[in-house]
Amino acid sequence: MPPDSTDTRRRLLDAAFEEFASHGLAGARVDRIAELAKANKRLIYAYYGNKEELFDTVMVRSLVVLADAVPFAADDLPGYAGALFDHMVAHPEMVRLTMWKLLERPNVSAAEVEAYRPKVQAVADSQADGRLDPDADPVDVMILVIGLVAAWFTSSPALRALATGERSDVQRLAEHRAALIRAVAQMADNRTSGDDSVGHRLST
Amino acid sequence: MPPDSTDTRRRLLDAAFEEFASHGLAGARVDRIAELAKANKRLIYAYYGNKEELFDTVMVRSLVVLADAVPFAADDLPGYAGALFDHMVAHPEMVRLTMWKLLERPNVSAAEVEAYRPKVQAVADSQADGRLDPDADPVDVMILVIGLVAAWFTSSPALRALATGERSDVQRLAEHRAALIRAVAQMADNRTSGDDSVGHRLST
DNA sequence: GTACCGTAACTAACTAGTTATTGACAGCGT
DNA sequence: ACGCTGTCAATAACTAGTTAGTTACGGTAC
Repeated sequence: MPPDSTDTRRRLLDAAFEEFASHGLAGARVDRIAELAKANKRLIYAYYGNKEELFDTVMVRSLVVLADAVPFAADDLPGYAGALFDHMVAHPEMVRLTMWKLLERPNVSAAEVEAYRPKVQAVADSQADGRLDPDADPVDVMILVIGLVAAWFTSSPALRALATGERSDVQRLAEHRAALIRAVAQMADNRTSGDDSVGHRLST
Repeated sequence: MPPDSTDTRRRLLDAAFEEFASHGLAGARVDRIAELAKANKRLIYAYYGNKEELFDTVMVRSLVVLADAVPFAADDLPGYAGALFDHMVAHPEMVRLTMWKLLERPNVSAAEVEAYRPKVQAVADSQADGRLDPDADPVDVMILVIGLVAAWFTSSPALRALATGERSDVQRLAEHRAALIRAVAQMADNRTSGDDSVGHRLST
């Protein structure tokens, strides 16, 4: 059997994931990645080209893992929101990585667009079938739902620190999760949006 | 009168704001800041100590500007959301700066906590008066509203690229704004949340 | 069996260029 | 004489990427 490099490759990707999630693209150190992976720095360039390409590779893998772990459900956006939130809680590094990418590598890869397309289409179908509020562009629905799910992680620690009462972190998280799911339900359910009785100005 | 350095100080802050918003703390270059400010690099250290303290100073000023520009209104969360969204659209660098801070300097300053406290209290008051859905912790209400407002900016460019139809960027933005405000209204209005008829599981 | 060879996996040490930070010093108003 | 504003040039530490190898190992001719 010829020598096998797959394990070294995986170790490098794992280490890069940690390093990039912690420090971002500019802040990450190639030497630290190699050290953490217990591999030689040269191999990073042999297998992944350079630091940026390594980042892209890590990013793609992270999105694949996410897609496998949290199936999209346009018919049950609250359920989807809950599952996505749980995944984010379990993998906060993934959330950080996504934010780093948004700031440091805001390129639009065709693969990512195609990954979103069926989800947007599913939302559009649900709207057409009357299962979902049809007023908003399906893309906006997606953006807002994901924004709600991510709100906990994108919010200021200073704001989170103001939580009233004395609850454990798990209780706190569970309570936020419930509020989040309620918000998604109210937003998505077309029973609450069909009438225009909501007493707020909707523009300007 | 001794020579006045206030103008140089302001130029340095402005330049630092741009540089930090573009590249973050680790990616920012002190030389570029000095060059953009048309000031000597040494003055950064004379006036602001070092790179990190300069970042903190820029951050504080940015939050003050935001607080002055967008007054909080617990009674009219949809209106507040719209105003906050408009400010973010007008100042996307501020949004980026906030994200950088979250990733690179997630320290909780007492000043920031105190800035949030009256807002949270105002939400709690509105809940007590029955003007707002009292089910959720006021902190969660704040987190979710801000998360909704920021959703446009934190969403993946790949997802935004999928917008249906052919509209100009301003039309696109206005439509998202409307959907956002509708979402905040549905979430905040206690008329829609009092009954538990929403047909979704709310936990696990 | 074994000496040889090609190739894939891996390594140590280096280079060339940046980077934040500082030391030494000059002008100027009081 | 002194404090504030500002300049210039150094420096010590780092960093991405590279050069020039060595080691491990299966196949192959003999």
